[in-house]
Amino acid sequence: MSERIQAPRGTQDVLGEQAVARAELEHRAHAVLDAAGYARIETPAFEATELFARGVGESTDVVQKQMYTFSDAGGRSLTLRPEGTAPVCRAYLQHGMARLPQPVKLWYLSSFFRYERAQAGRYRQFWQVGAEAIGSDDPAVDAETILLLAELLEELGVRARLRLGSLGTLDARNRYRERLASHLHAHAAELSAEVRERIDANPLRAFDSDHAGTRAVTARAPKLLDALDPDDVEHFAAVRALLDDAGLPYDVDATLVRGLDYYTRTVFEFDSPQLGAQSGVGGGGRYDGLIEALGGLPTPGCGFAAGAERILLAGENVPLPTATVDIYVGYTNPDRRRTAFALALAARRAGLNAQVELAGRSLKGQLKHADRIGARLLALVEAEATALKEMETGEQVTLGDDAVVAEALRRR
RNA sequence: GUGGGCGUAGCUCAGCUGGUAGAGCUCCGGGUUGUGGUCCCGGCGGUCGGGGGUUCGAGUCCCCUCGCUCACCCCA
Repeated sequence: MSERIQAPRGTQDVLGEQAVARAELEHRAHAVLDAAGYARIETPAFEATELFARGVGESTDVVQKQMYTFSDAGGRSLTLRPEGTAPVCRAYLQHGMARLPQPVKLWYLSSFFRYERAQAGRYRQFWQVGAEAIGSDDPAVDAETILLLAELLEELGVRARLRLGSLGTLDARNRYRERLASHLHAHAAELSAEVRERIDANPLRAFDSDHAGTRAVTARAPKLLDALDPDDVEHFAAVRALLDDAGLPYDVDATLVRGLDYYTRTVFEFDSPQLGAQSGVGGGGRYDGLIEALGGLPTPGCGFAAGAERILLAGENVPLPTATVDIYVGYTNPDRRRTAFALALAARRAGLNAQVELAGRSLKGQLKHADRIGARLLALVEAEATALKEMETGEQVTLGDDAVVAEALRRR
């Protein structure tokens, strides 16, 4: 048993009901995002390692210890994408999308990879549905991306709480960081080891800690929301006003910190209590410095990403489409197989969902199988003619082989 | 990387204080030489995660190891 090869840790086969649920998720994401004018984009599963090192941030856990990085035969350092925003921004630059009407609105449903221990709702290969609007710093962009994610979650039966914050511009944040760092240094002894080591590299992460001592220190720390520049305050107020108008409730959370370095101004996260330890279903924010960090002209951007597995875990009461089998074609004698096979092909060409006996089953076995898969009609090819049977009622008629498809269509 | 729980047929599991493998479900066949959903019978299917040790004998005890899972860290 142990010699049998299994899917790698943290990965999974998607089949059966799970596959149907995912197809439904993609279907609804399409509907919601197409309606707002977002265009689908697919980027490569791997990118130059440099893209994530520069885009996501050297001090982040994602870059420091969670990347699947390898060298290809040409000696290039490549990395399986751990997130979607940096690749989309790379594509924006590479294809000169600055020349298109701004903002450029893109969405994706793709798999991502992070090397970490799997647990409920967290995997090494996971799927995210995400959207990015690049090229405008208008607060309407922030509000729209938040509302689109809210609508998508609603569509998929996820009840989630929205937390909202603002990190300010890079300048304001940098000034605040120094004040926060000195506060943390002053109480270093009470902090957890991880937070203490990162006081200078990324002090804001202290707000994310569950460590009791750390929480006590951060509770007394200066708040970033109180340190924003007037422009940022105004921007944040405009975003909130649009959300208020739309009737979307939220909690302003001064300590909301996201794990990636590129965020500026608006940040948000949707949490679901149905998820267990990993309560975040999705989130996002504004990243006005990212395009520039990747070598482009200063260009604002804003987007969200939500975990597909977490949505499916937290979602409820979403009706899933059931597969229908209009007709099952069997036969009473193996020498009728060719006729049965041709009949099934003809039925499909006529637009019916048709299946044909593929396993050489006994007659009883075929009836049983047709019943199990939920076939509405059974065509039984006999020596001289074909019997067409309504599975539910048992009603049966005998027809010439070439009349079966027409009769099946009539009864659909 | 750290800690807890768990690893017996494809799936869900039973196997008491060690005696040398079972059930249900699924799948296939049969039950008046050609008609399903219930029922009955039968069949396919297991190196008891792997290795080592103790023992006359281990799925049951000990050690190591691998895997799954939940949680920490962190994140979607």
